[in-house]
Amino acid sequence: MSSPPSSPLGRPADNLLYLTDEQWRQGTEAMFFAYRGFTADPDRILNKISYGRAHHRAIHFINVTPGATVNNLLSILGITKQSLNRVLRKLIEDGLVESVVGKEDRRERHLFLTDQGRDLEKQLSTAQHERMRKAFRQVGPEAVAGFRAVLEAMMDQDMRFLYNDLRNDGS
Amino acid sequence: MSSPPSSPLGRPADNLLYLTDEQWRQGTEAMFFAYRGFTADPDRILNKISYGRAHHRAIHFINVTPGATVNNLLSILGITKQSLNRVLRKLIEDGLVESVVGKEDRRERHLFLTDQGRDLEKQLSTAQHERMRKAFRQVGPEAVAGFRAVLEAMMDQDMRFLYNDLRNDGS
DNA sequence: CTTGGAATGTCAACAACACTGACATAAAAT
DNA sequence: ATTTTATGTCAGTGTTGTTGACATTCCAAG
Repeated sequence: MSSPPSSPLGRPADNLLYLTDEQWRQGTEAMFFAYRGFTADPDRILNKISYGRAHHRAIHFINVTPGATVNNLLSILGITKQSLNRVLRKLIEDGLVESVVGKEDRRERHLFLTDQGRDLEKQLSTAQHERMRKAFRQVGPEAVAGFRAVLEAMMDQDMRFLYNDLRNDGS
Repeated sequence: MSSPPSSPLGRPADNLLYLTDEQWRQGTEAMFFAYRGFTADPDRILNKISYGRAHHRAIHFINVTPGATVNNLLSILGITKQSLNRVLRKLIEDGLVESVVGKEDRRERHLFLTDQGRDLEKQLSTAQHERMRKAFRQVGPEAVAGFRAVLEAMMDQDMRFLYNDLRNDGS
């Protein structure tokens, strides 16, 4: 093992100055394999009902920011309106999402989950959270804090702002 | 839900028993936004040369396990041989990857990066690692350890085995 | 030696999900 | 009155995944 100077006296912080190629690779591959696991459970459910990850993402963010406009959602998802529209149209057709014309600005459409939509959201998030719950319990809260800190630091700045907005005012 | 008992005396480990919906959501969204950031930099390079993420992944794993067979690569990537073959054919055509008939078992093809392939790999990994390097330095080594622990715990078991194999014997 | 099966490659068709470009409509803003 | 914004839609394209079918090569077991 080519572990960097982890002498009894070496302060841990020093190690970051000596990160090896091997350690970058570990991080990279951990992200790759973990993301696969992360999406695997909801994907199985989605597959059965002929939906994809794009539907899941739309449902998720409509759920956490009810009343968001199409433009809001576009910023969050980082895709084109044509891509989103395809997904959104189907969700509305299928009665999972409701599109409400804005009161103040009637060009806007405010998006909400229907009861049926909330049902599916619950199913999907339960499946996804179960894996995370196990992982979190297994590693303990300090590790979880580190996990979140690293992920947050890896986001693009715009996304970090969005992420924090979602956290604070929830809309 | 009022915040869980985070009294001065509350041991952190307790909090895992009281994780709120809000906290699952944070983890989920952190993964989503961070993964986007994680792939953004290499994606920009790949775009210029008309390659995609699939090419990147193939190049990455051929680089870290030189001489791996097609079947080895399939297990790691978790896709069908038809999908991999399309990507692999192009990489071989373009002179980034070399396919060598097995000495012992001549049905097998052992895959290697050419010098040109290694050049591109270096470019891509440098771009990707730069973001990770900044994030790691920003949050400190304890957080990084937590990050890796959570990701590892979130993998499917098969992937965790593969991941550890890549770490130990490198093949 | 023959036969079965494994490792690989290839062809065709298809689906999900992203993209660009172009155009239409309604309504707010100037 | 004109421009801009928010949204929707049509058409075409590209990457990456999928199935299914079939060919080749070659190891290994009967």
